[in-house]
Amino acid sequence: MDSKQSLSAHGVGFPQISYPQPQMLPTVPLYLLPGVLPMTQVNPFYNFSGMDPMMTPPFLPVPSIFNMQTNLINVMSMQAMTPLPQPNALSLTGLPTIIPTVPLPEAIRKKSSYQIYTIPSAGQQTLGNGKNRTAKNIKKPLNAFMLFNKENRNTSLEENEYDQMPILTPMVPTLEAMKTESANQIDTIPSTVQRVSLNRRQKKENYIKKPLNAFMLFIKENRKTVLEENGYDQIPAGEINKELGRRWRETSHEERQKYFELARIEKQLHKDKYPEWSAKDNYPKNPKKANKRIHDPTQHLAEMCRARFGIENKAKWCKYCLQKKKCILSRDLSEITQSYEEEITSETSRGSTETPSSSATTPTDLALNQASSTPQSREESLQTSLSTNSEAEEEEKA
DNA sequence: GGGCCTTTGAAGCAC
DNA sequence: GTGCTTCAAAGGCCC
Repeated sequence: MDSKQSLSAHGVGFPQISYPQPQMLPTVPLYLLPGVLPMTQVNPFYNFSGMDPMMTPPFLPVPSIFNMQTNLINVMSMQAMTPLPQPNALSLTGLPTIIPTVPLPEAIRKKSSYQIYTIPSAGQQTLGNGKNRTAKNIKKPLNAFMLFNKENRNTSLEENEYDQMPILTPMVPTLEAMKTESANQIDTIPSTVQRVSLNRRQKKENYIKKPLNAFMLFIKENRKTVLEENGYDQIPAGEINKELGRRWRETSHEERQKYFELARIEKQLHKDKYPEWSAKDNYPKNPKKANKRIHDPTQHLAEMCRARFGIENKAKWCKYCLQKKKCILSRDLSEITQSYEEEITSETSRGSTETPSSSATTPTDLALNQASSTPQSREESLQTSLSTNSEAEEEEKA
C-alpha cells in the first residue's frame, strides 16, 4: 500500500497531499496537523529555529495517528514526544530541516481574547469516528506514540481542563479566520475580568481594554499552577504575582518568546478590531484624579523618615510619617530651600560664590546641615526640629 | 462599591 | 533618548 492509499484508507478527511515520487517517506506539513497553528508569519511558535518558515517548512513523518481521534490532546502528546529542535527530518528538498516543538499555552485556547483555533460547527463531524471502528476489527498494535498518548491522555486532561475544551478539527485557520473568530468571540466569551467588578471608567460603554502583554499572558497561564502548588490558601494576589514575577524572570528566553509572540498576535488582532483605539483612551481624562498613590506628593515625601531611619526604626519617625502624611522634614525642606535660594540670591548679589554649606548636595543634607548648625548632633537637631515643627503644627491646627 | 497591593511590559507623553 | 505614568490580570482586604 502506498502512502496515498494509506492515508485515504483511514478516511479521516485529512488534506490530500501529493508526495514526491517515487519512494520518499510520506510526510505531512506540521501546520496541517490538527490544532497546530498556521504556518504564517503570525504563527508564534513556528520560527523558533530562526529559519524562514516559508522557505523551509518542517515536515514530520506520517505516523499512524490518522486512525485515532484527532484533537489537541493528541497533538500535545506529540509535542511532548517531540524533542528539542533537531535537524533529523527529511524535507521535500531532501535536506535536513528542523522539527520545532509546538507548545500550545493554555492562554491560546482558553482565556486569550483571540482564540486561534477553530471550533467545529454543529454539522461538523469530529475525526476519528471512522466507519471501520467496529468490534470486529482487530486493532493494530499500539506504536510508541500511541502508547505514550494513552498513558498521558488523562494527565493532559487534568492539567488543561480539557473536559471543557472542544475537539478541534484539522482545519488550518487563516489569519482572516482568526480575525473573524476573534471578532465574534471577543465580546461574547466571558473572560475572567468580565466577571469581576469594573471600575467606573470601565463601566462606560465602549470601554476597550488594552491587549495583554507577554507577562500578562504568562500570569493568566500560570496563576492556577501557583495557586495549586500553594493549596489555594487564600494567597493575596500581590504575593501570587510576586511569585509569578520571579518565575517569569527565571523563564528561558525561548519560553518567554512564545508569550511575546502571543502578545504580538493579541496586539495585532486588537488593532484590527479597534483601529481607532489608542492606549491613551484608557487614561484618565483628568490626570489629577489619576492614581493617587503616584500623584500625591505627600506619599513620596512621607517616605523621607523611612528612607532615613529605616523601617526598623519607626520610633524615630516623625508622627506625620507614622500617619503616612507629609513628612515634617519635607516641610522643613520647602522652607529651608526657599530661604536657601534667597540666600544664594543675596550672596550672588554680593559677589560671593560660596554656598552656605559646601557639603549640602541634597535637600536632606541641606536640611540636616541647617539643623546641625548648633553643637547638637544632627539626629538631635533633626528631632528637635521635628518636635518644634510638630508643636507649631499643632498650634496652627488649633 | 471601589481602591490597594504586586508583578512586567507596552504605550503615551513631557522634557 | 530618557524617565515617568497608566493600564492590562487576579482576588482578598479594607474603608
